[in-house]
Amino acid sequence: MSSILDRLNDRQKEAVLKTEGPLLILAGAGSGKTRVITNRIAYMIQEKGVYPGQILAITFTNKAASEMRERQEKMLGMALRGAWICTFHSCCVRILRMHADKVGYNTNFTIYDADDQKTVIKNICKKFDIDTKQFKEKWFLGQISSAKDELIDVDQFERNASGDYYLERVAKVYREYQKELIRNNAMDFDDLIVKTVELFRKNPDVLAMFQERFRYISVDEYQDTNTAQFVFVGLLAKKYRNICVVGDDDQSIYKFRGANIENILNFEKVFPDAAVIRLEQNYRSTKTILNAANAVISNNTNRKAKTLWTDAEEGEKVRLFYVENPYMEADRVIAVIRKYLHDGYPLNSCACLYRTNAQSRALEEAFIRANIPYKIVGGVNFYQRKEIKDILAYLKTIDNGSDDVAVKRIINVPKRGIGASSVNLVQHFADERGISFYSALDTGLTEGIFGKAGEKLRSFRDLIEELRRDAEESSVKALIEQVLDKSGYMMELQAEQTVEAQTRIENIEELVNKAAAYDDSFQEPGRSADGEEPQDEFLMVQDHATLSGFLEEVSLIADIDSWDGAEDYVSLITIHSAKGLEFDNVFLCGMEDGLFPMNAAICSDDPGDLEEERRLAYVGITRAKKHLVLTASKTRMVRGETMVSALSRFVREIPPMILENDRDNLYIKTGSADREAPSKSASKVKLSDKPYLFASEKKQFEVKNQAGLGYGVGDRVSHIKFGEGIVTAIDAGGKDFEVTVDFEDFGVKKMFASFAKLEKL
DNA sequence: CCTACTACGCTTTTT
DNA sequence: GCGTAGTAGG
Repeated sequence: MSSILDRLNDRQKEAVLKTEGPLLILAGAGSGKTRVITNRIAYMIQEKGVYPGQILAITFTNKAASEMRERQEKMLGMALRGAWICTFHSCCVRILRMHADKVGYNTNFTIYDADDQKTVIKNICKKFDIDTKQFKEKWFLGQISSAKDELIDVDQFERNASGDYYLERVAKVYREYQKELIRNNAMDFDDLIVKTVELFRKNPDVLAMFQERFRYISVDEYQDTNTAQFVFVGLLAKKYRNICVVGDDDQSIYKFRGANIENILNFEKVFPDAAVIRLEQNYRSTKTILNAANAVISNNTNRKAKTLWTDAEEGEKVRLFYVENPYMEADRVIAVIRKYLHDGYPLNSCACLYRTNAQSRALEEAFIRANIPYKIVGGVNFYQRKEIKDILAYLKTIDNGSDDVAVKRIINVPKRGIGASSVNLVQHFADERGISFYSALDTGLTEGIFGKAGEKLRSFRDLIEELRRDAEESSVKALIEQVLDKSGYMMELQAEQTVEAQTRIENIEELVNKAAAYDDSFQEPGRSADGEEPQDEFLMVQDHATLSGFLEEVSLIADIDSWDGAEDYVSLITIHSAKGLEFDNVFLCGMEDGLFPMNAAICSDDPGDLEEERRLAYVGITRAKKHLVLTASKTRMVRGETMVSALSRFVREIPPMILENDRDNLYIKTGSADREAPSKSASKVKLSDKPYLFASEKKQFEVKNQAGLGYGVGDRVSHIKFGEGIVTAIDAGGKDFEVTVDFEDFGVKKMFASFAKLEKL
């Protein structure tokens, strides 16, 4: 017991010891909340005899969940069998996989992403003759999603809408959308929560079963929960009331997608006997950084009073660079990073945070030029890539023929002569019979009503049926390989012989690796159900690799899940995605009024919008442990036009005493003149084809042996930025080869082989 | 039915 | 300034 409480402060101890009854922990940034949750659970298991199967711990990202499980198991020195440590979404999926039949779904339902949703809405608009230029699909989806966040179902929405022309129209689309999803046996992200709540409300026996099971519940990042999630947790905790929520109202940055800060206040309403514990000692940042954060956030009026303090050293001043253009801004970042590297900091101690993904371009360019390993976290999601979505659509079709969106996506991919008219023919038949697209295809073929188009449709049907037979006995990995082979997808890509096609093939290979990892994960102990206590049997959904299991895992993955702090590169990441992470050296880029805070927030009628931006600034600042550097550019290209902007008000809210304007600081000189925007003659930097990388892609910066380089001294090579040149030397460095190249246009450069990605010509 | 061109719309943030 | 979606022409 002592080991659990030893390294905690009094407040933290109090939180750990309070295992029974409702508990609200207001945990400031860097106050060790993860540590408290982990220790609290360990304490329950070791000292209170709580059985792991009675524990439900909900986190915000998959990454946070697996990290928590890892820490927990390390601390306890054993596998946490039976405990659910997961996100809201994955938790609800697990529940629905057992009981979806009670809310009108088949338990092998698929999960729709934003693209799938848009496709459905688009079809509905077509059906209702709605002009999508006037009413955008996104607008409908936004309305529907907000309604679901608040647990407003179609009927209630309709009642509320009565009299309002626009809302009535949304109601009509909402109704049709839900109908279409049920027809496709699909749920969107919001439905996962909504349908679980519906399940609990309609089936007290099912709810009672889960209440019995999860006697100890904790929720991390509580300030980011929406109403539906709050109700979901509330229902589960109603019986035993052992619920612990941990949050920080100052770090609430997801109001735009329904997060409800009121949940923090409401917690004390729903659980009037709730104990409230404040964690205000910060263990992460220097005094200076904390002062800056406190100064900024104190401008918000709507917050729970709280003052973070620290015993840490004063630290260096916050640096500010306010320069002419984004290229200079990136150069400053690079220069300071070089200094930190020189001082002995590793690459992964540095992170560039920004408000919008678009800002990553100029930074990426500078990192390539500087030959400093970096990784963009987020951006275009791997699973949103065309080729990946195509393959997944095949898998979905094989797994669940009622997913029309998936079937239609691949019915003519690769081209097999089934065009719009054939698809319409089948769809018409499907509507007539009131059956799914694929069954219509199947039935229609048997009845021979498709005429000339029948032949091609038949070969598609036969392909899917053959793959379904394959799916019966092969692993997910093998099945994907069958799909690639039998559909001709891979052959078509290989025939293309372009760089783009090669990148796609690599992405697909990565998906195959992902599938193999999934298959293997059931071979290891800890994930399998063997040895599971009897009471768990009915709760264990997955005890072996299945196609549905894989699809589910893949559909719930977020960008941040691929971030691996142990790998050595500089992280480029949005502030939103960086929440929960910490770095010695943090660069906050694009600190300009109009960009951060965004114009929309500055101009908004709701002052709450600006406050949310300020909380975002607070989150950004508090990611820093040792050094905080702010950069801003006087000009910036926005939608092809050059905008001129003032320094962000958030920067001006930091006391000048702790701010050091480094614009003219000499140590920063890079030796090269400040750059203007690149001229037209300058070769355009070709940005990486795959800025998004899997954590598993360790090969990125690893070169096993010199032969693996593919070139040698004297060879002619090409570099992404510097163009063509001759290799003059290759030296073995610590963990990589240092290659010296004499470029035609840029002269002699030395670079790390694994990062430079030189190609032999 | 497929390919190539044009226009538009997009930039908040993500489970 | 870029990527996608829709249209027109072959």
